[in-house]
Parts: sequence; structure tokens; C-alpha cells
Amino acid sequence: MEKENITIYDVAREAGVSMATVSRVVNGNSNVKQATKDKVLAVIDRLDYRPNAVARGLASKKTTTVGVIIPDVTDMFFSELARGVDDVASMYHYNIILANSDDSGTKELQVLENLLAKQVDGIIYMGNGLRDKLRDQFSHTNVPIVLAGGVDEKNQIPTVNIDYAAATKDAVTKLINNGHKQIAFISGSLQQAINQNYRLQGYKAALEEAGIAFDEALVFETQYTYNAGFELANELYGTDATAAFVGADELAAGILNGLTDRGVDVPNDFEIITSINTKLTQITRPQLTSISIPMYDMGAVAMRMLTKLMGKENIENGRLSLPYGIISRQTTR
Amino acid sequence: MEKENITIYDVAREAGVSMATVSRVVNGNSNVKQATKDKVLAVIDRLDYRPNAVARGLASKKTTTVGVIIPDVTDMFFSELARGVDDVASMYHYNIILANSDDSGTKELQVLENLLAKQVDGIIYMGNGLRDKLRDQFSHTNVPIVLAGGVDEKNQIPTVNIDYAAATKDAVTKLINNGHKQIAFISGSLQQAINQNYRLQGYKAALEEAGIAFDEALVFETQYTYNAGFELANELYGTDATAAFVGADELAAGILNGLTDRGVDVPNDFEIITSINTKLTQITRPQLTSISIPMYDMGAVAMRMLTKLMGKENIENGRLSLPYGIISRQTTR
DNA sequence: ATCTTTCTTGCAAGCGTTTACATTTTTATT
DNA sequence: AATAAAAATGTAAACGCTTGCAAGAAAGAT
Repeated sequence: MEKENITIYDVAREAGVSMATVSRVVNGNSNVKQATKDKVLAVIDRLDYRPNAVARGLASKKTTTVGVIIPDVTDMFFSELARGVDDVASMYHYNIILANSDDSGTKELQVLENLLAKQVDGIIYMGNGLRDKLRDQFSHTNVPIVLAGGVDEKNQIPTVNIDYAAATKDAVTKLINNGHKQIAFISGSLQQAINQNYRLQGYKAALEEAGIAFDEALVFETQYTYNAGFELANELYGTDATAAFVGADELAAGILNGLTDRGVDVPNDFEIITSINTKLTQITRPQLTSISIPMYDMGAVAMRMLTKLMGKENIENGRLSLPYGIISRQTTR
Repeated sequence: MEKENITIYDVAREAGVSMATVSRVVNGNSNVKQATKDKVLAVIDRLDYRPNAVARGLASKKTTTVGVIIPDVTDMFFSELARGVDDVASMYHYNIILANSDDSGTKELQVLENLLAKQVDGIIYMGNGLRDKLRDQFSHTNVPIVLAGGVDEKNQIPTVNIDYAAATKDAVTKLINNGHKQIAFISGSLQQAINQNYRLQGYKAALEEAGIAFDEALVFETQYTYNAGFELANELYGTDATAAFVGADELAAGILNGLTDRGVDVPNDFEIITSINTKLTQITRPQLTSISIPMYDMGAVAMRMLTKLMGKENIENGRLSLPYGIISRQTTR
């Protein structure tokens, strides 16, 4: 067994001061005489006192905890973001409550409810779109929220991401410059704003700029999984596409391997550019050319922005687009 | 702005009952007349009342929150575990505070301190070993802890994992049966118990059983990264090893690609078995033969065990070894 | 009708802090 | 040495809920 929970009161008694004073030294309040501070600190050390954060939270209305709504920790894109978030969170002495939403509307709502009940000081939201119901709830709360890595079409919520439309346009243009006219656009659900309103728009913009007609038949909507890609390779094989822009790395890996298995020579017969630049891009053979997204940084910056919001600091700009790049590897010539 | 925080007291007043009664209906306490329950529920709904979990935590001494110490969410092995943990946690209405430790002793200690301050009801610990200092802290607290996916050499802490030694032995034996005598053992730091006391022991056991002498020169200790593997491939090339057991998938992918790039034909000139069976194993070409570890399940089972511990239920067995398998793919013949 | 027993409800004391505000001690000023 | 100002400390009221205990209401038993 272990000594009973020792409280601020015990420390006060042992040190011969009031609990207020103990509270002050614990919180680094300036007006405490050095002598008493030392005395208190010594007792704290001796008694092995550890302030109860829950009581603290109740009294101060601050929990130093932020909620993180994430579709799936298992997804490399999001886990990188989460890592960035956690690193700066802990830098600012916040903890994160991590909640998987599976990108499901109902789960998100429920998770949000939970987080708010737990009195989190702020929320980092990750997702592939922002459903209206959730947006509603967001606007009904005073808890600061920032979107990390996602898009907010209505520009209502502080967001840190990259310019997905521009990045996609760049990628597709690169393909066009390599001589392709029939370029497949492959992404996850077009229900998701990020695909429908950003990536696809960037794709169209690139085509338009090059005077190439948009062909609905070259747009493929599927799951973000390796297997989906692998299967899609067959379908792709039947079209006259000679290159593809792909919205996710795992998916791209599947397509690449599927195509290769059918005897297609990538990049000579077919070029591929993927979108995330996770570790996967270096592991496949040939290695995947990719847009490079600063995932970790997006998470870190989003969290930093959140700390400012929580501290009631003024945010100069609530919509940050971080720089991206395109890394040429072996799936393009 | 938003309506001021509404409390249980507001609900009580509006419903014409005492706060105790409101508390009872909120907590699903049985002895409340149906009529008053309905009345209260209606008010709760109308006022959009949301119980304050912090106050609840203070009063009840339960936070319905568990801490998860994880080396790195970005590591696929651990993120899968974490996902399993979160899924059953939310199933039992717990939230998780996720804290990255980078497998660093000091960070772990600090994170633990934090978690305890936040009054978590339990802790899931993930790591590649369990340092004595941490073990000490663990034993000094009343908060239940379970190890997920790791090993506890001293068998003191409830643990859910697989039999790493046996799995390794099986893998190496498979290699031996394929005719190899010079089998490299490649893992992360041998400082980590899981490598030193389990995997390496399994490796030695397999050799011994086959009457093959252990050769120190075939043991490689490195980082768990793709690049480390890629570079190690060169080194490996200089030895007379004809096969390798590898402790992590990313590392194995690096070795595979490094070897392939040097013109080694895997599996004909060299066979590889890796240890985790993450998605990577299907993405490399050739695909990696691997021990299959039920990561998600380990996390889920560990969390389930923790719920029992937190509920003061008796644990029949605090040391669960889940079944593992070996999946033959293309890096073995 | 009266007395038990069983349900329902209310009362009030915590839970461990923070934080105005008040009070006391120190230091500076004249 | 007396007084004002500043610094250090203490007092006690929140914070929003749970929960043991007591009291009142309803239902059964005789």
C-alpha cells in the first residue's frame, strides 16, 4: 500500500504556512519570500507532494489538456500530425486526449461532446472534411479549435494546412509537361471537401491551363487503402490513361504494384505522382514521386496556434498554408 | 457568446428537485421515480446541460481517463496498439491521454508524473523494455498499469504480448530448415530487454537446436529505421550470411531494398524474415515474409485487462501471450 | 386505522485547489 | 520615530459534482 494521498493542506501544516502560500509556490507566484519558498519546497519534496490536477482544473477552470480528434491514429498522415501536435503540446505543458473518429459524423459529434465534458482547454480537429453538424457544434462552444491538415471550405475556423489545390495543380502540370494528355485523378471519396473542392479543382485547373479537356472517365473515387489501389490498377489498365495523380500514398503504392504486376513499366509506360510523401514513397520500387507535405509541422504549428488562442492572444492570421514541395523519385521520368 | 455554463444546480432548480436527484438521474441511479426522472431529463435536454467531468472527477475520485505511454505514435507497431487500446477504452467510456516518450527514460518518468497528477484511473505502458526507475515508480503507485506489447523480464506487471522468444525461434528455425547455416540476427538496441532477452534468446535456441554454433559476428544492432537497414545491407553483404532474421519491418524493408540494389536476389541468394507484419510487408517487392503479431488485439486485450483492474475485478491471469503466426511471402523460398 | 418496510428525495459535507480580499510584516520615507 | 507604501501571508469562499445519512412519501402488512 501507499501513503494516503497527501494534499496541499498537509504540506501547509508541515511547513507551518497556509495552503494559499503553498499554492503560490507551487504555481511559481512571485510574491513569496525566498525563505518560505525554500521551506515549502523542502516539505513538498520530503512529502513527495504532487498537486492534484483535477482539483486544480475545477478551481482554475483550466485543465491544461487539449482534445485531439483524429480519424485514425493508424494512418501515417494523421499520426505524423498527431506527433507534431503532442510535441508542442508537451512543450507548453499540455496533455492531449486522443480520440479516434474514423471520420464518422456521429462519432465525431460524440467525441466532441466527450471532450467538452472533460473541459479541455482547446481542440485540434483532424479530418477530411468538416460536416455541417460538427461545424455547428464548433460554433456553439467557447473552446478554441484549430483544424490541422484539413480544409474548411467556409473559412470559419482557424486552420493550418497546405494549399492542396495548388499542390495538386503543380503535380498534374508536371505530368502534363512530361507529355501526358490522359491523366487519371485518383482519390478517396469525393464527398470529402479536400478531394472535391481542392484536389479535383487543382487537377481541373492544370488541365484547363494546358488546354486539355476534362474527362469524367478519368476520375476515380476509391478507398485510401493499398488493396483498393491494387485492384484499381486493373481498372486503370483498361483506360487510355498514361499517368495518374493519386491522393494518398498507400493507395498509390497499391496502384504501382498492381500496375507493375500486370507488366506495366512505371515510369516508362505510366507515370504516377502521389500526395503525401510518407515513408512509403521510399520503400516502394520504383520509389514514388510525391507532393511533400510537412505533416509534422502542420501538427506542430496548429498546436502552437491553439496555445495562442487558449491564451487569448491575438492571432494575426487564422489560416496558415505551409509550404509544400514536389519530390521527384522514380515513378516519373 | 454562449450561455453561461449551466450546472447541475440550474437543472435542479428548473426541475424543482434537489441536485442530488439530478445527480442520480445523470448517473443512472436506480432509485428515482420514473416521473421525476423524465422531468429532470426534459430539463437537461432543454437546458442542454452537460455534466462537468472535472468536478465529477474530483468528487468521485474517478476520471474515466487512462494514460497511454507510447514511444512514438508514428511507429506503426505502436499506433496499431494504440488504436486497439482506444477502441476498447471508448467502449468502456474511458478516454485516453496519449503521451509520446521516445522510449527515453527521463521522458517516461516525467510523463508518468504528469499522468498521475491528472489522476488517470489506469495506465497502459508501451515500450521496448522497462527500466528499473520506471518499474520503481510503477510499484509506488496504486494506479493499475498494464504493459501492452512489451516485455517485463521480472514478471511483476500485468502484460499482454506474444511470446517473442518462441516466435523468433520459429522464424529462425524456418530459415534453418530452408538450409541456412549463417543467419544474421538484426534488431534494435540490445539494451532493450525485448531484443536481448527474448528475440536473441529465441535465435540462439533455434541455432542450438539445430546444432549450429552461435556467431557473434552475425548479430547486428542498429536503429529501427529504413535508412539504417538500407545502410546495413552493405555491411551484411560483406559477411557470409545467407539469410536474416530482422526485428522490425521498416528496418527489414531497408535491408531488402539495399540488398536488392546491390544486385542480391532475394530470396534466392538471401532470405529474410521480419517481425511485425505491418502493411509494409505487402508493399515491398518482393513481399516480406514475417512473423505476424496481433498488434491491435494486444492493445485491445491490454485495455480490457486494465478495465478489469480498475474495476477491482480479479484478474485470473496477468500475463497474456496472444497467438502469433508466420506468414510466408516472397522473401523466403 | 396503525405500524412497518421499502422507495424517493433532500441535506450537507466533502473532493483538493485557486484566488479575491483582508491582514500582517517589512521596507522605505521623512 | 512615526507613517506610508510595498511585500508577504492568511482567510474563506468558490469551483460543480458525488454520496452517506436522514427524512418524507408510498405501499404492505396486520
